[in-house]
Amino acid sequence: MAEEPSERATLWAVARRAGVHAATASRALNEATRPLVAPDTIARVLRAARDLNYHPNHAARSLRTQRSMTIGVVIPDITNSLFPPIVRGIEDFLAPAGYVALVANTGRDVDRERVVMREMLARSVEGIVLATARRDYPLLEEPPLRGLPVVLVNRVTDDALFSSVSTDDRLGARLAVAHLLDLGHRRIAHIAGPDSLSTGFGRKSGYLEGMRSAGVSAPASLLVAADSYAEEEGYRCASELLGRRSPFTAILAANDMLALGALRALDEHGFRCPEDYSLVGFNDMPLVDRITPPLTTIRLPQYEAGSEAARLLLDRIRQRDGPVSAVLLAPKLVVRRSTCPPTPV
Amino acid sequence: MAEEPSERATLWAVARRAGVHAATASRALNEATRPLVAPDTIARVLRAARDLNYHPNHAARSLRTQRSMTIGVVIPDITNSLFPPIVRGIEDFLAPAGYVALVANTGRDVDRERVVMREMLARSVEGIVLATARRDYPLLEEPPLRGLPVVLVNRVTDDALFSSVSTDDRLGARLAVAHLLDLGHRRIAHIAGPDSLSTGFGRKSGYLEGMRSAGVSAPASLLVAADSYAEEEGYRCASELLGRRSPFTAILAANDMLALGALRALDEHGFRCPEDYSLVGFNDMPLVDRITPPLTTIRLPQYEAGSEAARLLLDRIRQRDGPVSAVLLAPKLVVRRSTCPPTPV
DNA sequence: GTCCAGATTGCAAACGTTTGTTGCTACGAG
DNA sequence: CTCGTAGCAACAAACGTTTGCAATCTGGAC
Repeated sequence: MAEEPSERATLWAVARRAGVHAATASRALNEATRPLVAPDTIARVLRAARDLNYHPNHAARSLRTQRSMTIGVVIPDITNSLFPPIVRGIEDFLAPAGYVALVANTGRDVDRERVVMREMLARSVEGIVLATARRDYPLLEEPPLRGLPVVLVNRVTDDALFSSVSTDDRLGARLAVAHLLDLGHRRIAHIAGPDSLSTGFGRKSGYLEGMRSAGVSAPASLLVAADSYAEEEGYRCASELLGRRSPFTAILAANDMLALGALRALDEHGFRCPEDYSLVGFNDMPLVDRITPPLTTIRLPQYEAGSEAARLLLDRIRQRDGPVSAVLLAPKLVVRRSTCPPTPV
Repeated sequence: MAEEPSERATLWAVARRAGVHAATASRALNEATRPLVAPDTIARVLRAARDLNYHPNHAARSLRTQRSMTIGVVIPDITNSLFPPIVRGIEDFLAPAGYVALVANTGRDVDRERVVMREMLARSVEGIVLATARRDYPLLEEPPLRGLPVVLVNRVTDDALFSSVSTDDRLGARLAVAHLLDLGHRRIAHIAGPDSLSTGFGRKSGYLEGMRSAGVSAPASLLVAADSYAEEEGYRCASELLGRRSPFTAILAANDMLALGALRALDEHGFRCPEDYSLVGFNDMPLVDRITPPLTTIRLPQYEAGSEAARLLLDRIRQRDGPVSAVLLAPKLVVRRSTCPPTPV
C-alpha cells in the first residue's frame, strides 16, 4: 500500500500501467486523437492516469508541439486601477481555453517594453496583448515580433496594422461635452491627455467635434495639454487654465487622475466644484464616486475590453491569416455631482 | 545579403556558425559553464548568437533542466487595490533573477484555488506565493503541494508551517486604538473582519489588547463582525452598531472598504464624521485621502511585502531545506481628518 | 481460399537544450 | 624522451511528449 507518487508520473508510467505503448496513451489522453483508439483501451489509460495522478509535462509538450499555451500581456502599470479589470477580462477568457497569461509592467519606458517582449518571445508566447501602444509605434514592426499575433487594447496605433479593442474615445468626449452643453455651459475647457496616445488624441478630437458641431467655439485658450495622466499634471494644467485670462465654467479632463488634480487646483484657488466650475473625468475609477464632489465621468467597459481582446487574440492564433479587426466599445456617461448648470453671472 | 532569420535560430545554428559543437556553444552561452571554454571560442559563439539573434528555447531548457523559472501567484482578486502593489513587488524582485510569475485570481472559492494550483503544478512552477490563506487552511497540506516551496503573503495560517510575509496586524490595530485614545475617545467600537482570516483576527486582537492595556473596557456591544471585507458589510455593521443601545464615539474598521461602508451608514443616519463619530480604516487604499472626510487609516507596506515574499520564495527554491521564517512588517498610522477629539456631551 | 479495407497499436524520430564522459592536443616535469 | 596533466572541445544520452508511418489483426466480399 506504500503509495509513493512523490515523483511526477510520466506518460510512460501511465502507458505501462495500462499495458499499452506511450504513443497510444498519448492518443487516448488527447481529445483530438482519442477517436483513434479503442474504447476499452481509452478507459484503461484514463484510469491509469487518474490512479497515478498524471499531469502532462508542459515543457515537453511545448517542445514537441511548438505551442506554449501562453500569451503575453504588456501593460504600463498594474497599480493603475485602469488595468486590473482589463487583465481579469483577459485571464478569465483565456483560462477556459487552457491558456495562461504572462503579465509584465513596463512603466512608460519603451526600452523596457522591448526587453519584456524579448523575454516573452523567449518563452514562446503565442501572442501578445498590448496596452502600451502609442499612436506612432514602430516597435511593433521590428523583426522580433514578425508574424506574432498581437492585439492592442485600450490604446491603439494610427495605422490599423493590428487588431485592437478600445473604447470610442471621441464618442465618450462628445457625450461629456453634450452633457455640459445641456446643462448650459458654453465656455468649456479641456485638459487633454498626451497627443502621442490614442486616448489623449481621441478624446481631444471628440471634445473639439462636440463643441464645433454644437456651434460653440473651442479656442486654443480653453485647451491645455497634459504631459501624462498624472494627478500632478491635472493640477498644473488646471492652474494654468485659471491663470489665463480666458473665462470658462467647466472642465473636461481626459481622465480621472487629471480631474482629481484639477479638483485640487480649484480647491486651492478657493473655487468650488461644481458651483464655480463643473468638472468631468474619464474612466470612472474606483472611489471617484466617493470623493467630494462625486465625480461625473465617462465609464469604460474595461473588463469587456480585456475579454474581447483575448477573444480576438485567440482567433488570430487559431487562424493566422484572419482579418484585422478594430473593435470599438461604447463608453457611458455617469452623471454625479461634479457637474451642474453654470451659475448666472 | 538575403537575411532570413524568420525561423528562430537554434543552438545548433549558432554552433555551426561559430564552427563548434552545440555543447560547446551551450557552455559558452551560460554564465556558469563559461569558464570551461576558451576565450576566443566564447567570443565566436557570442558573436554568432548575436548575429542570429539567438534566444534559447525555454521549453527545451525546462525539459532538460527540470526548472521552469516560473513561480505561481495566487490572489483573491487583482481588482482589489490591495493586491496590485503586492504583485508588482513580487514581479519586480523576480524579474532580475530571471523568474516570471503566473498570476491567478481565485475569488473566495477554495475549489477554484485547488484547480488553479493544479494548473500551476502542471506548468511546473518552482514555487507559489499565496495570498489566499485562511487561518485554518488544510489545502496546503494536500499531496499535490508536497514539497513545493510556498510563501504566504498578507494573510497567514495559524500554524507556521510555511514561510510568510505579513503586516503586524495587531500592532496596526493598537496604533489605531492608541491614536483614538490619545484624542480622548473611550467608547471605541470595532468592525471586525472575518475571524477566519489572520488579518481579521489579528486586528481584532490588537484592538482588544489596545483597549485592555489602556484599562478601557471593550464590551461585546462595541464589537461587530463583518462576514467579508465588502463595503456593503461595513454599511451593515455600522448600522447595527448605531442601532444598539451602547453609545460610542469612534469606530475602528478592519479595513478601508468596511470603513467606507460605515461612512455611508453614518451619513445616511444623519451623523457627521468626524464630529459625531471618528473613523479609522486599514490599508490606505488609493483615493481614501480624497474622500470626505479624508480617511485616517493604517498604511501597509504592500510593495515591500510582495518583494519580501518573492525573496523568501527564491531563497527556499535555491535551498529547499532552509528555515521557515515569518516576516512581520511594520504598519504605519496615517492621520487624516476622519478622526478628531470626541465632542463633549 | 484470397484479398482488401479498416481499425488499432507499436515503432521511432523528432522538438532544442544541458551535461557526464571521452578524446585530443600540447606542455611541463621528471 | 616519456609520461602525466591541464585545457579544451566533441560525442551522445537524456528530458517527456507527439505524430507520421509501418505493422498487425480482424472480418467480410469475392
